[in-house]
This record gives sequence, structure tokens and C-alpha cells, in this order.
Amino acid sequence: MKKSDPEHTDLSAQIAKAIRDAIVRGDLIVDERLPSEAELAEQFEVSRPTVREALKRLAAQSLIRTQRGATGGAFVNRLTFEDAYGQQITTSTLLLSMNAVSFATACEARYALERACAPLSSERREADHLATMRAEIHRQSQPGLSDEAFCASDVAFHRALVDAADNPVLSYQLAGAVEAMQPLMNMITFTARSREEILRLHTAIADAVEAQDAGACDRALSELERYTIELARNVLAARAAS
Amino acid sequence: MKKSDPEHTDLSAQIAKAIRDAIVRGDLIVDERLPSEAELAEQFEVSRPTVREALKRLAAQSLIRTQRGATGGAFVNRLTFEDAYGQQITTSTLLLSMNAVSFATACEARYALERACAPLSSERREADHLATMRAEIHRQSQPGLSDEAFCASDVAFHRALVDAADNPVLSYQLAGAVEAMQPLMNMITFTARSREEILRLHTAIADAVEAQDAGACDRALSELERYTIELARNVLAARAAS
DNA sequence: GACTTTTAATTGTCTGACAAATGAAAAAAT
DNA sequence: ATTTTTTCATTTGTCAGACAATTAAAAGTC
Repeated sequence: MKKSDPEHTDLSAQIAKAIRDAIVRGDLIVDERLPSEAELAEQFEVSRPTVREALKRLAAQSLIRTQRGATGGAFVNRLTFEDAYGQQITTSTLLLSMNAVSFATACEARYALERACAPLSSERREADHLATMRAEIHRQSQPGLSDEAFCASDVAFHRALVDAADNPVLSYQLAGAVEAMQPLMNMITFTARSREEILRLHTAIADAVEAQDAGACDRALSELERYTIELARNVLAARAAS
Repeated sequence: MKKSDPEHTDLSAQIAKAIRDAIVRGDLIVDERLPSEAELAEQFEVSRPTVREALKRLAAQSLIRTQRGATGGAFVNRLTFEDAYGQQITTSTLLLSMNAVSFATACEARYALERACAPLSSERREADHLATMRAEIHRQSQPGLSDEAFCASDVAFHRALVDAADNPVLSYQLAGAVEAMQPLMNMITFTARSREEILRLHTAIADAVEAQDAGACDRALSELERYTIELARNVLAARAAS
């Protein structure tokens, strides 16, 4: 019953929460300077090391940044999409690896989200997105490519597809889904035969996006999902046999 | 050029990164106990407060938990979907509020993702999801409901729709998109007329899911998106006029 | 006025200490 | 022998005080 006693937690956690709430509430705005560590220690009636632990917690979430020197201090950080991508990716990756999420479940989620982008991407794609997709397709056709490099290129291809939707919020959300899959994908060994099939589908996707044919793009993505899950099933079956 | 000197950051940040990498790499597994703070201080050749700051950074990301006492210490934490939801929601909320994301952009992303769930939800919905959706629809029809309570019920309705897809990864991803919108939605004042229209569309969605008609569900969601954006535009126009 | 030096403020790090919690071992009681 | 109580060692939580490193502004110098 005493599991989540609110006042039973660390002082540093309580202080971090108080400051975080102030930021979320808007009491502290972007680039505003927090009181110095010594002042915060006085306000919260704790020692400076305790305040510092609280500030480090917030820094870990990219909520503040610190700067040394006369005019230094802790400042409310503008959370950039870049920062948020990074957090999203580590969180998603750990979530999948620690919770025995099946490959099929993760894959289903990823392609469902990606299909959600397809109509927007088809409508709004610009030349640079198409160029990136074609370039990655070409890279994937090189025979000497390692499995890791193939996966990395695969991620880059799908990132371009998502970014073509020209919606940063969507790109942010998808970053987690696409990149978090990579460790799972890396378990698969891509034979020449399977690369050929993936390449065929990637080309179909790029063609559909270029032709602004959302329906064809959706179908190609669905086929790619089916094929990826089948590949993974074969790998797991082969592994179980040994 | 010296912007992101890797060895120029805080010691505590470096140590946190080293331990985080070890967790992501799998060198430290779930529930494994880290060395004590004193031992870590010796290993990394820093003082105990510095080690503690590093550990607090990791604790802020729910990567470790600590326990006092003889057999206590820091343990690698199993990142639960619950924890990940929470982080996702705060991050997404701050991202939207700090980056001048337009209502239309956020709304487009949210409904694109939600439409991605619709086919799965229609296929797999169970009695309890339908019951929750119907209950929230009923709540939304109560005349005395405040705007905040109406929004909260709206979130609960859409959560049920997403959860009906029976894919925890999808639910996790959507949590951010749906809940982060709430502060933006709270800016809207819902007139009796607009509530009526939303209620109509919610009912259409629930009916479609119950009938397992994914196409109808998709159409209702699209209509709801259009209507929501129109509502927001009117609110902003009225506010600009004053 | 332009340049250099000093100074004050602030974060980063260290040392050493004590309090609080907690399980395990030792001791005592039955 | 078993149960209960006590003691104890370990570990995190918190504090106080100190010094180093950094930085911009103020003061001084030419």
C-alpha cells in the first residue's frame, strides 16, 4: 500500500518534479534562467548537491541546459525535434528489447504507422525525398553490402518516405517506430534472394510515391510487411531447428 | 566547431552514457545490480557525488531504480509500457508547446496515426472496448459537462479506439499523439452545437467499429479531423478579431 | 577608443561526514 | 531445536564546506 507514497520519494525527485511541473505549466518559459543552485538550495531548504541531482534529472530529459560562468546557470531548454527523436528512439528500443515484444507485433505497428504516412507522402513528396529513396535503393543493390549496412540503408529509405509527408510531428512519432525496429531487423540475415525481393518492393514504393499513387504505395507497404514477417519467421524457425 | 566535443561534457553525463550504452547493448540485463556508488566511483575514478549525478540521470529515464539498505543498490529497471507512456506524453506535450506547431499540423498527425489503427481496431475490438466507447459517448452527451471534462472524455474515447487494435506498441506510440493534443484541444470552447456534431461522429465511429466496417471508421475519422480543424480555425479567428 | 587585467558569479568536482533503511548474522529466549 | 530479538555491516540519501574551471562584465591601462 505504501508503494507510491508521494512524499516518500527522494528530495531530488520531488524538486525535479516541482520544476518540471513549472515548465509544463508555463510558469518557466523557454530560455528563462532558473535561480542559481545556491538560491534553489535555499528556496527548497536542501543542500546544493541535492539541488544538483534534481537538475541533472531534468537535464537528462533535455528540459534544461546549463552553462558555466558569470552569466551562466540553468536555462529552460527548447525541446527540439532532434532531441525528442533521440529520446524516442532509445525509449522505444529498450521497450521492445525488455518486454519480449514479438517481431510480428512490432512489425505490425511499424507498418500500420508507415501506411498512415503514405497518402500524405504521395501527395507532398519533393524531388529531394525521391532522390534519397532512389539513392538508398541503389545502395541496397550493391552486392558487397553487409547486413548491418543494408539495414541502415533500409532505415534511411523509410525515413525519407516518412519525411516526405512534410509533417514534423509525424516524423517524430515514426522515428521511434522505424528506428526501434532496427535491432530486431539486424537479427535477420538477408540472402541475395530476399534482398532482391525487398528491392523490388522498395522500387514499387518509390514509383508509387513518384506517381503520387497512394493506393499503390499502400499495397506495396502491405506486401513488404507480409514479406518481412515471413522472413523473420523463417529465421526463427531455422534457429529453433539447431 | 567545439560544439559537441565528446570529451568536453560533464563527467556525470559521460558516465551516464557509458552505463546507458551498457544497458542498451545488453551487457547489463534487467534486474541486474550495478556496483555500489563507492565502487563505481573507484572504477570511473571520480567522486561519489559525480557518480550519483550520473545515476540520477539514468533514474530520470526510468533506466534504473535504487533501493537503500544492506542488499540495496541500483538495479537495471524493466522499462514498462506504463513508464514509456508517461515519458512519451510529457515529451510530446512539451514538443508541441515549445515549437509553435500549428494546430492543423498536430491534428493531421494525430488523425493519420489514428486512422492507421482503425482497420486493426475494427477487426479485433472486444466487448470492453465497445463498452468504454459507448460509455464515453454517453458522458459527452451530458449537458452540464465542463470543456475540460469533455476533452478528457474525448481522450478516453480515442484511447479505447486505439487499444482495441490490441497492439501494445501501437498504443504506446499513439499515447503521445492523442494525449499531447489535449492542451491544444483545451483551448477550444465546445458549444452545444459543436458537441452535437462531435457526438454524431463518435457514434458513427463506434458503430463502424462494432460492425467491423473499417472503411466507415476511416471516413468518420477523416470527417472528425476536418471538423476539428475547422473548429480550431474559428476559435483562432474569433480570438484575432478581439 | 581599444586593449588588457581583474573580479565576481556560477557551475563542476572533490572530501568527509552522518542519517536512514534494510537484510543478514548473532544472540537470546522459549 | 525453534523462534524471537538484537546487533551489525552495507548501501543509499543528505549535508557542509572547499577548491577548480569558466565566463562575462567591470576596472584599469595605453
